[in-house]
Amino acid sequence: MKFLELAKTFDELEAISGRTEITKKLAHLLKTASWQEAAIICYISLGELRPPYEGTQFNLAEKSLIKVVSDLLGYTQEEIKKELAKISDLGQLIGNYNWHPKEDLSIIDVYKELETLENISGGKSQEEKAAVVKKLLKDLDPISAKYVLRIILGKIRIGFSDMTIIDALSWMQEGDKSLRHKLEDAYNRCADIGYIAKILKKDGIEAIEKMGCIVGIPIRPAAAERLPTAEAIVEKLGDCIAQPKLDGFRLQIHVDKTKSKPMVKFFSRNLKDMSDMFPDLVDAVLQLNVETLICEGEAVAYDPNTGQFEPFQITVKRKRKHDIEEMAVDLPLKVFIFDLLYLNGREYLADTHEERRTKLLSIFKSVKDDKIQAIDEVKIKTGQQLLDYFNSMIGQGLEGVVVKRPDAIYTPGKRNFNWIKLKRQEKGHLEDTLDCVVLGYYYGKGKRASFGIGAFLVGIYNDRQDAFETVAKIGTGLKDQEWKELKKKCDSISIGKRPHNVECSKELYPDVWVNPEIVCQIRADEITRSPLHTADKTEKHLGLALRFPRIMGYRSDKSAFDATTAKELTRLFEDQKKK
DNA sequence: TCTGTCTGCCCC
DNA sequence: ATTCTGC
DNA sequence: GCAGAATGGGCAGACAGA
Repeated sequence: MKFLELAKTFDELEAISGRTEITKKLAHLLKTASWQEAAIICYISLGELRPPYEGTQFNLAEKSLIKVVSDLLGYTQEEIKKELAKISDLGQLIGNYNWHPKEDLSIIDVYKELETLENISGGKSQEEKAAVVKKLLKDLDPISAKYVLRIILGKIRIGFSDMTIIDALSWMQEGDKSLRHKLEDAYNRCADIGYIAKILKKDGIEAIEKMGCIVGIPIRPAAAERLPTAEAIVEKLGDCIAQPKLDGFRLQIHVDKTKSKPMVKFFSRNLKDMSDMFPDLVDAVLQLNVETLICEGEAVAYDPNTGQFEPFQITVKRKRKHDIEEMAVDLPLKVFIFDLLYLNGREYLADTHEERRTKLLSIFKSVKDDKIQAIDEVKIKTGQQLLDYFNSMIGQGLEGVVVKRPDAIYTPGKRNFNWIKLKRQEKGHLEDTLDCVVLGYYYGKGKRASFGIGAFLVGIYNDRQDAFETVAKIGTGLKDQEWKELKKKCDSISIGKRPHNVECSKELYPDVWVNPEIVCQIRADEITRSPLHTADKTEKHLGLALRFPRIMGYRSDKSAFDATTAKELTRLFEDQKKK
């Protein structure tokens, strides 16, 4: 199959909004393809070359590709950037130009070329990569070039993703969605969509039905919903159980002790292989009384002197490729196991939480090493009980609690109310927001590009410096219409350059500066020390920033100088440290 | 060797 | 991570 | 409610260039 045929189909798909219509068209494409081609189509539709746990990394993205595109089209980088501000992305941009393609490349040709691109590394590699991309784009026609660029950027953004591919595979085979559940079950157990497509095309649905969990291949993780209060959660679940929510990273742990050399693998929430990053956990995992095992837990770093859990900013330093052994000494990890998915050749996905919990505890009986332990769990009957438990967890410096339905099975790949998280806000109450001042805005991508705004910069007033200092960028919380309105408002008070009384790192300079006068309510989960933001920044310490910031509304009754002050923000930060 | 910039289906 | 939107 | 697509702070890694 020619790459152009694929690109043309993508172009058609991009224009369709109806899910069923997209699915049918995709099904037709997959039917036409060979099984090798179908697998490749699955991967590149997701902006990947392989399943997530094998990884795809070009180390080349927008900034570098702007150079390639400007070079190719014979414009300056400034001219390209100017046009980029108006339209959605580089792919779209290049697709609007015209040239005569030199080659008529197949899907497999392009795939091989992308693999080549991935494998270039070392000194001068950026130059080499640029040359390879330029040649590839030149050889291709504009429509194909558009999608090749989007693949390298990691997102093709044509309104479908993995679950639509699963649907399309059903349509491809049966002409309806009757195989959806079987295919989804297989995909949830083996997160390699290209492999699913290949097996279905080669061996049929019978082979798909036989697929189960494989130790060493990640299962798509279940996720928790969020509710604002303890009461709402108990109302929703009735009698339930609660576990501490630790602020580290989620690990899916795979163990196979039946091999001559025991295997231990760790996968991230996004199914990345992190197996080499935690050599200090391997021995602890091998103490578990199992032959084969897949379980899930949360890993958190702690201070070896005090035993205190470290904040996420510290824990995340353990996600690294170099100096692993040294960091394991300075920042030891503990991992708290909260679920069991597979044990000694048997799946536990369809067992209830209670049954999985019992089985999980049984494998911890003889484990001495507290580097790995089963997470605590308490029974909850009332909202008050849950609130008390939540408060005691917050008191211990944890992120909150996760509440679970005791009779629920494990639903891989799904976010639902079987699990509900209750998290600490910056002070613990819903009404808790900061009043911040809009300092400027940024152009957006995709749909936001058509609004002319994708995010905005906010700050607070520091009376000691008589200046506005930045505390967050906001990219979520407004409706489409509200984004348009904010842009209009900003344009009416825009100014050509940074006002003298705004302190801002260069990396955060907005595309359009505005006079500091719009006051908005910002909610966040936490205040952190920031290497970039300037709020409360002094020679002695870093500034402050907001974790997970979002806008809740405006404070038109307030002037910019009446907004939250640096002093107040510092106070909130200090209070938060005290619990 | 040091520093700044860009990148990451990154982690959250 | 949070949030919004079309289906 | 699902699936998808917008967007956040901040870390280490990979290079380029001084």
